[in-house]
Amino acid sequence: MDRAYKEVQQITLAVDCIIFGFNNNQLEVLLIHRGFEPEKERWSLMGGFVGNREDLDAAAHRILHDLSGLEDVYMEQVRTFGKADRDPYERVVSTTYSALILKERYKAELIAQYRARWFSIDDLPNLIFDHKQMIVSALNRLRRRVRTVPIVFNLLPKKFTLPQLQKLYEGILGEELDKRNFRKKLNTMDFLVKLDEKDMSGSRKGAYYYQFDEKKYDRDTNFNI
Amino acid sequence: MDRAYKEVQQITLAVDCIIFGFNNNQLEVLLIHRGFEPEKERWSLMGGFVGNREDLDAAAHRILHDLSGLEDVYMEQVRTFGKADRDPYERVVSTTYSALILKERYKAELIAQYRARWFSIDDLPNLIFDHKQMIVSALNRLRRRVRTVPIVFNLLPKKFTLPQLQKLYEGILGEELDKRNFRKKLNTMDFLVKLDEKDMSGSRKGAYYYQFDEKKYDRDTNFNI
DNA sequence: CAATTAGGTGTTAAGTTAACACTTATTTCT
DNA sequence: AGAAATAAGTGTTAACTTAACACCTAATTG
Repeated sequence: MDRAYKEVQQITLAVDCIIFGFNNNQLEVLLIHRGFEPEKERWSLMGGFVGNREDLDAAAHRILHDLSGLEDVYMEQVRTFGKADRDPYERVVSTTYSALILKERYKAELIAQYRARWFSIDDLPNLIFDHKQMIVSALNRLRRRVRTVPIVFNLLPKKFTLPQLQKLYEGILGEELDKRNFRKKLNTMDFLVKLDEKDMSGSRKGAYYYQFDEKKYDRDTNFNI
Repeated sequence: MDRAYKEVQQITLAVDCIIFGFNNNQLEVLLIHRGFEPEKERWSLMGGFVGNREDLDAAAHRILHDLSGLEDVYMEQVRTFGKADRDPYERVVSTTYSALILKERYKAELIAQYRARWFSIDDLPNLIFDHKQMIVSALNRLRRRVRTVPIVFNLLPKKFTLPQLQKLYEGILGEELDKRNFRKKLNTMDFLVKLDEKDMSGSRKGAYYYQFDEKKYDRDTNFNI
């Protein structure tokens, strides 16, 4: 590799993924259990190193794919953690990415392989390094973003019900919402399409399925919860 | 340097600073003219490389200090640019920081030394690499932040007038604000303290000076413009 | 057929934002 | 000395948004 800035020190660059999922009406993150040293028996985010010729975003997608089997996942960069001593074993600067996935799509066999587990965001285990802070900053970002950008639909199946959607918002925001006000607001958004079909699993009455119509959204990108 | 993750490739890590200032009732950024190859005669952000044992935030402050003479400057990390080919001369990943400085404190001799110049944000010159995008993302972040956090006072002298403050907000947000509504809102914020003294330079009548009282703000951190 | 359960539906008061025009203090000009 | 000029300073109202609140409905179970 030829180098233009020859005298400059180089640094190990990592990506850590905060993988959010919605399960049991709760917002959860997927963590992996370290069965190896260093920091054996503790939990960590899914992470990996950035290749020298690899786009940073591409590294995030590669790492998520290797560890989850998922492609085409919605991801956003959150921020970069660069304290010199954040990893006590070596200087590593890490850029975090937040990923929104559908739990059902996550390959179960990988859970076993990586000793992964879903944790509710308000019941996190002991995490290595600054991974707790990383989750907190990703969650804060998510809380801001879901109010103005329709990204929550990445956490739901194509067809979902309004009670589901409300529970999801409540899980993300960490507060209860008024059912009537919530539905009133969503009703003004034309890109939320009501289907003729009902989900009968959650109640006797059944709840109508809805779908997010991306094309309709692109025509009128107003979104505000 | 001992390395725990031995097989991993390392990457040159840089910091680029988007230095905002408020001059002539306009929001401006400070750029440096490259009098050397590569990319001679083009403009760029102030940047530098991150040392192997240096905190990322510390690197940003060091670079700003070296090039501006300023310490204790308000800075925030914006985001990390990591396209493999963003710098055509070598793979460099760059984390951007946005700095809010008071133009009067910037040492004039450094302007000459680095061939630096202030540019209005809506009249930027041709910039190297992805520096234009960096400015855009820093500006977008600034526009969001100034509405909920009292950071604009870093761009003004200790004593400032309300007409000045309004012009500053208008410069940042890129839109005109209603004078009466603006002042009504600020009047509800107790941490903005009116002094008995007037600035007579801008008008015949003179405008009262105000000060931002950090202690009062800390007691009641409501802020919303 | 009564009881149970979660889904679904509107109205009003309170608060916030947006729109708008005149008076005042001081300097400069004649 | 007084008139003209200039930017600073000041309140009210309508429009809109948000928050609070309770009952009926559809389907299943016993």
